[in-house]
Amino acid sequence: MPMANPFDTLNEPIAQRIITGLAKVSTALRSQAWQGAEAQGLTPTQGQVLTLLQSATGDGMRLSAIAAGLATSPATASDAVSTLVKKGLVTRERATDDRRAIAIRLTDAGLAQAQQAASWPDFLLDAVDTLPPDEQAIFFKGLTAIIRKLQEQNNIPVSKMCVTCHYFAPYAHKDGDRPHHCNLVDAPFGDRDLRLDCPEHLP
Amino acid sequence: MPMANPFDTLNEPIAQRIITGLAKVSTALRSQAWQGAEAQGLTPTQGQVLTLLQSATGDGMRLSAIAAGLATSPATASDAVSTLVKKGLVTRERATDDRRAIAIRLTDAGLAQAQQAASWPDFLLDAVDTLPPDEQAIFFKGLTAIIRKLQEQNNIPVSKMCVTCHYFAPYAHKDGDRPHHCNLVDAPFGDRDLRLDCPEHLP
DNA sequence: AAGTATTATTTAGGAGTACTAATAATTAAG
DNA sequence: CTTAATTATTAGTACTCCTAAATAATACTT
Repeated sequence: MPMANPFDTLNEPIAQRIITGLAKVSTALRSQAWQGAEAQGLTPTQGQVLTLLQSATGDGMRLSAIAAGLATSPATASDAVSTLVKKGLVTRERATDDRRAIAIRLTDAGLAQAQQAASWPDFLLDAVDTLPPDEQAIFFKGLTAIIRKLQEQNNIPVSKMCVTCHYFAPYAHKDGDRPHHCNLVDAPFGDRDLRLDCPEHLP
Repeated sequence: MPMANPFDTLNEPIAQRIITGLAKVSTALRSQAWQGAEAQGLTPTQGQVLTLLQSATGDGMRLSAIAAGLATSPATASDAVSTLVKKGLVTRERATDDRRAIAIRLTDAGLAQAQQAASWPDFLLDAVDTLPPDEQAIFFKGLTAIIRKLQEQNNIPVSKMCVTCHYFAPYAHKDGDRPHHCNLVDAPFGDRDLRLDCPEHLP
């Protein structure tokens, strides 16, 4: 029997410390978003709206979809869109198919700002790249599992992840490296290839 | 040579997808903080201040320390403290040693609220516990490395981590499981025992 | 010791976030 | 075809967040 580890009793459980760590990263993301935002004459929220609109189709995006993506109330999202319209970065038109709804689209100026805003979190790149590739892969796999669970618990807006996709066949192959299969592109792939935001996603 | 992996070209680099994932977790943390906060008649920022004060000594905490912990400007921190004073959760007194400074302390009511606020992120526990222990350990190790790098880059307030501690002797032992040594408690420990907030920390 | 920095905090001013609740306009359902 | 549900906006309130300027106390310099 191994010697008792004094840290087992001294320390919080590892899950608790992981949460502390994630909260710290979250603080960093928020404060860096402010820095990027102010440089562009925006706010973090406005930047998030623009980023979200980047992945919208030509039909534009509903207000409710934006509110869900931001995890805020529709009222807050509506405010942010109003500000962006005033700034000329976004247009707001009645939707053709449902005339209660609106279609929100990026203008050309908005697209340019959106591309910049999407790179606000890139300050994390250097930090993430301090991890060796195999640890990155495990880290990403863990992150994917956490996000999936959060979606199940309704703590986070649902996103277009492989693991919830119609085309996703988990562990369809014996290959340890690429056990999963995507029936859309008809190819095997591994945990490190999982997507969190696939445009082709079908629930 | 292995067959080309179509996902290598289709997908963003894994570091980029890790960042996307961390941003999603951050969104969840923010929105859950609102839920917890409103239930207590607070805001997320106020809750963060209370949480921070929990770990302060009897001397209380400086405003500048709170601002640093929140990664906001002193003005914002001062606002939040004022609100908390009005709510009777916090006291603000002149510091005895430096009379420019103030000593901010929790009241009894404040301590009770602080304990609740500290558990706002606990909705993540179930999600983190979906990972097997060994993956949690690697995940935590990666998180620690990322946070350390962010502190070096000044993207995040410095915290009392083992890896920056005077008492920390990394890889002092041959034991693969517990290679590090803490000279304060004079005991070997491993990556899974690393702390992000040690009260005994000495830079 | 006096005068000039520097540091710690507060206030003022302004834009924006965030909530709930109430309202208007459509669409869906019985 | 009328009631119910959905989509978005507005009103009202509290607070966040910034910069810049003001106040006060300590530290450094000559």
